[in-house]
Amino acid sequence: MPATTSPQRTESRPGGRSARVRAAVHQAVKDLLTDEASELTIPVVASRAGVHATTVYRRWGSIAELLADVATSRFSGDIVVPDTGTLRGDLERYASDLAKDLCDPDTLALVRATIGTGGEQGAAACRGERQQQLEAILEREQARGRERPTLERTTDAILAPLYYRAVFTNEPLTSGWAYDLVSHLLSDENGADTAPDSASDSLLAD
Amino acid sequence: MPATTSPQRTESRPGGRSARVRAAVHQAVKDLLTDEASELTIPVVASRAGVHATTVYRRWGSIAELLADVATSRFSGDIVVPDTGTLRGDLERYASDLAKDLCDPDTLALVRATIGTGGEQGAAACRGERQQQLEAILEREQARGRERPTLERTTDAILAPLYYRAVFTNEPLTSGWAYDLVSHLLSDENGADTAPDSASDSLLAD
DNA sequence: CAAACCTCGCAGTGATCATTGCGTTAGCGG
DNA sequence: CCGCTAACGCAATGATCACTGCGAGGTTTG
Repeated sequence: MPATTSPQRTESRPGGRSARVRAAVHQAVKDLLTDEASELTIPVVASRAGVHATTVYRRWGSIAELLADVATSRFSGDIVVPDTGTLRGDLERYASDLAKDLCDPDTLALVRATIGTGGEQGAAACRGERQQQLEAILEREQARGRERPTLERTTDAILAPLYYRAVFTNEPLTSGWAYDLVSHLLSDENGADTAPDSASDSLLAD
Repeated sequence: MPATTSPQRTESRPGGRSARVRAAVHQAVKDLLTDEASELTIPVVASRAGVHATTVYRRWGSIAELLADVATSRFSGDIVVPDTGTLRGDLERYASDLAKDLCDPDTLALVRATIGTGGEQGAAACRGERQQQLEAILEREQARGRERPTLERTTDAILAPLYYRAVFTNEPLTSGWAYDLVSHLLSDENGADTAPDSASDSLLAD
């Protein structure tokens, strides 16, 4: 996968002030999401960002689009696809990084709010490029001439538990548990594989 | 889906009118959730239900609590824990029923909205009694004197993919795919188990 | 059957929200 | 350095929302 750091140049004038306003509004949304008691409405966001509400209305139009925008820029180019040389290593690194990312209460609140108000489009924004990143890892393994699980299977075994546990439960996402997910996927695919290196330690959550 | 007239004994007066108002408000929430364009605010819900907004404000207080209430009564006692005699049969039946349930766009919209506005409590309401139902299935297998996967492992292998695919993607939830989830869980636990009966047919989604 | 209590409907009120038109300011190119 | 255009701030307006006493209707209990 080539560098995903392509900047968002969809704006016709990405100059200093526009970018500053954009960043301030994004940060205000993230801040208000953590408060859990704030209303997350456009005037509140604007006031928190030190911007006029009119600007937010004109640039984004609604809370749904604003959340989708924040989620998109939050989940794009955030996790670098690792290249450790082995499929297990790549997946362990990837799952661990994703677990660490989803541990952040700010990120979690953003995901929940975006799903709730953004509907189908918001859900897609929350998925981000996870599917492509996983596919890149799997294709790299295939390029090594080895057997690889399907993308669907990998999604069910890695992505789904991470997202489910983060969004629906309040259990901590530990790196040891993430490693176990990889182990179960690989042992299922290869019949009986090598044991995991070292699991069940180094908590990521508080 | 059985009738939604499950008597809620939590009310101090489950008499005719209160129950009727409650059902009307719940149905209005479900209806408005499918519209995707409606605002889902308390006056709108009340108007849709043919009830005065005051009643909704007094009984529920906020949209979050109302959604949590609807989700709770929607996801309680809805899926009957099957008893087919084998762990595989129980899990296949359970996963298939859950997949069929999550296919409903109304249910899906309810889950998304409840997560978004209800926060941690809303997420718990969406999980419902799924964890206990799964634990019951596993304990029954243990009572048969056989090895059983842990609840955590079963949640990761069955519940998480179902919820993830339903909430975050728009791929269809087929019963064949649900059967495959069970097969992967059991073959992983037992080293090399019997092959699944017949997978990958009988679509549940459109 | 009647009294007591709970629930709902009604009208009114303050607050917040969403939207619009206009003037000003800041970035960008000649 | 100067004009041009886009983006922002400001003020005003109509609409909707959240909330509160008060009275009427229905439900339960003795």
